[in-house]
Amino acid sequence: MRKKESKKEMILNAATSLFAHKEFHLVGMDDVAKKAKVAKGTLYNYFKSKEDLYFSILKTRLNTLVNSLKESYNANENAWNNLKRYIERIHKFMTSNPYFFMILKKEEPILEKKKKIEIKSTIDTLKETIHKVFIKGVKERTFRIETANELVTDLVLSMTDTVIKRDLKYNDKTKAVETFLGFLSTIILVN
Amino acid sequence: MRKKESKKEMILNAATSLFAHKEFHLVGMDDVAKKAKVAKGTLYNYFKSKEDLYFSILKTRLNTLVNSLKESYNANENAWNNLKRYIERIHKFMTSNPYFFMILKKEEPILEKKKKIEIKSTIDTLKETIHKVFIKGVKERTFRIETANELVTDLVLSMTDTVIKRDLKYNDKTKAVETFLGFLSTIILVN
Amino acid sequence: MRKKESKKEMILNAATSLFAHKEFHLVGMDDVAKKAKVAKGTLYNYFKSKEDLYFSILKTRLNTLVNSLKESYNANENAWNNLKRYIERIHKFMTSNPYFFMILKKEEPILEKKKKIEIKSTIDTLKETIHKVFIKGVKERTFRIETANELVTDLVLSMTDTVIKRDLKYNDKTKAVETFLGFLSTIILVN
Amino acid sequence: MRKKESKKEMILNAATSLFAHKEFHLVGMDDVAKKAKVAKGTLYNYFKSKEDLYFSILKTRLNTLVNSLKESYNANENAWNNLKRYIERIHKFMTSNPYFFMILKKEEPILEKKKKIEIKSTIDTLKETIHKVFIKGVKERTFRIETANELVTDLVLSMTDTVIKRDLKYNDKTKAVETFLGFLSTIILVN
DNA sequence: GATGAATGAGCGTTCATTCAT
DNA sequence: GATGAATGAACGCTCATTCAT
Repeated sequence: MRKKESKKEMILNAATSLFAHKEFHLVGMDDVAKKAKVAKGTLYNYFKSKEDLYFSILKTRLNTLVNSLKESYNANENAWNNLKRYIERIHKFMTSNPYFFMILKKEEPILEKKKKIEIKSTIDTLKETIHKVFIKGVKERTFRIETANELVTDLVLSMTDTVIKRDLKYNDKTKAVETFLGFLSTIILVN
Repeated sequence: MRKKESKKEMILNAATSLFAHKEFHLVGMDDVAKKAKVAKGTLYNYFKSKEDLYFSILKTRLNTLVNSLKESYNANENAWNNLKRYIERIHKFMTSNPYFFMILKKEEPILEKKKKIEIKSTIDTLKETIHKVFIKGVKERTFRIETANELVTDLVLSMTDTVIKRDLKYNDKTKAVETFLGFLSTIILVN
Repeated sequence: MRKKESKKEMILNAATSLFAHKEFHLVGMDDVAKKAKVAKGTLYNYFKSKEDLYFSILKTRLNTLVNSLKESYNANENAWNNLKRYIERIHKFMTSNPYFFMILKKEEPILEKKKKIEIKSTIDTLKETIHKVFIKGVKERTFRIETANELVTDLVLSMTDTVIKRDLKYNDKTKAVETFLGFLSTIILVN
Repeated sequence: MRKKESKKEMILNAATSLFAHKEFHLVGMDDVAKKAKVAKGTLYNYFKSKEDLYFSILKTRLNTLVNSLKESYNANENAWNNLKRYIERIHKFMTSNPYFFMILKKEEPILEKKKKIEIKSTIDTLKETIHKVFIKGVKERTFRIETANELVTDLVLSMTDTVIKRDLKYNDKTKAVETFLGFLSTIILVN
């Protein structure tokens, strides 16, 4: 049944792969239509603007990530192992979507306010999911007490992002994340 | 005498403020000319392209930052105080140039290769400057030994960036940086 | 049914008439669009650049001319009558396309090398077509033997061009060509 | 005394050499100023526009040519030798000014009407000068009677032009003009 | 007279969006 | 729903001309 992909899915898949490798402004609707094997006008039957298309992808991808994290949670494991798995998944996600986190830091009017709020709420869920593991770790007395702070969640996300960018720059796909996890453990875990 | 700003400075100031708030593609040369109170053609007397203008700003601003850090260095102080002052200055710089660090993470060909290399070398100087303080701290035996690692320099920069973005989002100009410095001290300093 | 001209034809007709009266640099794409009653963007759906538009016209028109000559050839007639008819057609063509022969003499890089080669090959066909009549005339022993020379073909073309320019200058549409044909007969035919 | 060239002469010399190798639209006033080692504004002290500069050169150069022809005239020689020398000089002139004759055929509004009339009068002098040699040749009974016609003068000029263009195209600086003179003698001279 | 920084109308081209079929 | 030809505002950039010094 996977054969019969809906037009909408074809567009989303095409656009996702394009936006993943190029900036918003460098992806043309022509490119999307071509890659999706669909007429340009068809794009506008499903998405009311380029921005809307972009936004939908962002939302979809982030939800996928959040679900992937939630799904990987294991109550019987210790917090550090959970966190490690989270970071690995986030790392993998960021590697194939290097532009998605960038947009979130912007004050740019690329996205309408209403849409931004939707995205923001998904991000909040993402952060809460991570945050809970920190809480769990502190309760376990394996994480430092200062880490049960939203700021730390943000910092972990941005550090992960930095690690990805280094990976991409140096074509060093594996070492940095391990080094990072090592460093992270000295930061987070009680000695 | 500050009244008599050179045309080039007027353009740089106008463009800096525009690029600081909007992406490269969303800033038009018309906007720059208008803001600089200069004819469009004049822009091209000083900068050979939009990219060149952007690049010049990036370079100038980064040099300013690097010089500011170097100038604030005090050999008689301990490493942590030096680092704190660095971070404060970087924080201040990032606050008024929120987009400048973003571009550096992109793989996008907005900048020509040669220009990118120039920028990269300035960034490298910036990182070395910070890195030296970590070395100093490790020598002093006040910084953890693991911190004498380039990755840590990168992480500190990106964490600082994240803190700025939070500040901007929550209009909470002072607390985050203090909290951050507190957290940073638990990460970096030997207990 | 001539009412329903295709967009491409509308553009070609508009551009032809503009390029026929003004130099390449003095014809704007705005002018073409306006005259063709088409949006400027539409021009670029059919021609990838101004140069391409210009080139297409040149090619099309020259092919029309060459076909017109070939079609007018009559193996049963003597060479001089064939040549006269050729010159009349060339004359007519040049009258309505006074700028097209000018471009061919330029060394200017208005046209890309590859495109120039295409045009040149059409011109070569044109010259060969004329040249053959000279060969035929020499075989018939009605043309002087020296005329079976490529240079003469060129000279005849340029003389025809000169005649057109005089016609246009003096608004004397018929006499010059007749006088010219008379003179040409004394040049070409054996006495 | 040749050392102290006037500013005006410097400009004229620079512009002449530039217009000789490139089309009107492809020569910039910047280029002229640079080549003349003069500030751009200075150009406008001597010539009220780019067109005026171009026009002045055209006039000057044509006068030089006409004077050169007149000066080379020798009443004691036969017409054919005079004509040959004329053509050699015209050929040489055209070779170093390949664009100057092109402009004369145009209906282009590059030149104002008044200016065009001035140029035209110089051209008329040029043609008369040549025409007189044809008259002389006919009187001598060495030239065909039909050649004492203004059209023939025009044709000779355009043929010469064609020969230059071939020379330039094939880098065959000497043969074409000799072949041409040979052919011309069969056209013009009584058998 | 000489300068060259400043000008701004105009250029060729792009591309998100529309709409008749 | 699906199409893709048509649109036109907007873009980065050029260059003949002006004018304060």
